[in-house]
Amino acid sequence: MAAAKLIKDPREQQSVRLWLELLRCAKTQETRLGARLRKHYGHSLTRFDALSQLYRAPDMTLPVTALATRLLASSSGNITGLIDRMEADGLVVRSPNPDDRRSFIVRLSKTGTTLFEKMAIEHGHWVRDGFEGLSDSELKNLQASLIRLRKHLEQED
Amino acid sequence: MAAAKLIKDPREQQSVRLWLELLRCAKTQETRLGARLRKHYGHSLTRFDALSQLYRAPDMTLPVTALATRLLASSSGNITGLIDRMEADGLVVRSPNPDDRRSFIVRLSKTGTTLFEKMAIEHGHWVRDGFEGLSDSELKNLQASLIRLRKHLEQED
DNA sequence: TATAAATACTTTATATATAAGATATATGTG
DNA sequence: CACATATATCTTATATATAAAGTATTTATA
Repeated sequence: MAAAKLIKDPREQQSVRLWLELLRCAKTQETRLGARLRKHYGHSLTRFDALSQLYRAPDMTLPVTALATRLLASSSGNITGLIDRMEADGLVVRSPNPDDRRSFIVRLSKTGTTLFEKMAIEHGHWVRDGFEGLSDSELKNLQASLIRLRKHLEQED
Repeated sequence: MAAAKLIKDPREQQSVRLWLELLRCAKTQETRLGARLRKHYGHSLTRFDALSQLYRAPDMTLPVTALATRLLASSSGNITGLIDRMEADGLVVRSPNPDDRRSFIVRLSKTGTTLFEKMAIEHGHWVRDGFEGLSDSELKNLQASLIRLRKHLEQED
């Protein structure tokens, strides 16, 4: 016999169902994009995320902490190791910050920049394909709801 | 000087913005729920997910492979280790499948069941709180769009 | 200036994710 | 039955996530 429902309140049930749906969408898309990046370029979504944050930063440089807090696809866990490996692959360069001797600055290398530009264009196609089932206006409505959701989530805690 | 936009097509730009928003929402909520589960119960979201999948399964049992494919919060990476640690903590029991000697069946223990029931109720409150900013009808619209999105994503590849 | 507190990064340990391959068993076909 | 192939799980290696503690430096304040 299956277990009885633990949650009685309809609003709460609806919220949980929505959350699971949101999570499923995000995971599916993440897996899909991650697999393609790995297959086509041999790099993880985490690295693509890091390259992306650096690319849009002024002078393509960020202090380690700033990079860590901006990472989306990944979390900032073991940022040191991530940068170590990316540096070993020639994607980024780490140098001391002359203004603050506690701090290190990470810069996108020429190699990293060229690689990211190629990856980003194809990544854009893949993302667009993923949303193909939705109309332009549905995309906008969806985004508007998600923005409100995120703002509420962020103002919590 | 900041880099020029790599993506020109408006639909594609919109898609990428939406995807980043979706990812941000999912990550924020995941981090929030994971931190609370860890703080209140000392278990990860991955474990909660596994307990949840087992709880809703017939007889609260699943073959290892079936459990692995149903995991949402996590992926099936190192499912063996996950089950090992949960078994060591007394949450689940692993026993051979009499119908197939290649197969092992994972069952929620009494301890695991009791724990999950407590966790699930509180988890429901937390999830509901996260969506507090949205109206009932907005919840429904959002879910409808996400279901269509997921179906499109899943039918791809 | 002296010192407490905060900050930036690293280190360590453990948990989890991903991929490749090993082993045992099951299944389908001849 | 013999064999090829598929399946279920485990093992190993590496990448990434999370948490706690350590070191060097900066900042705030007495």
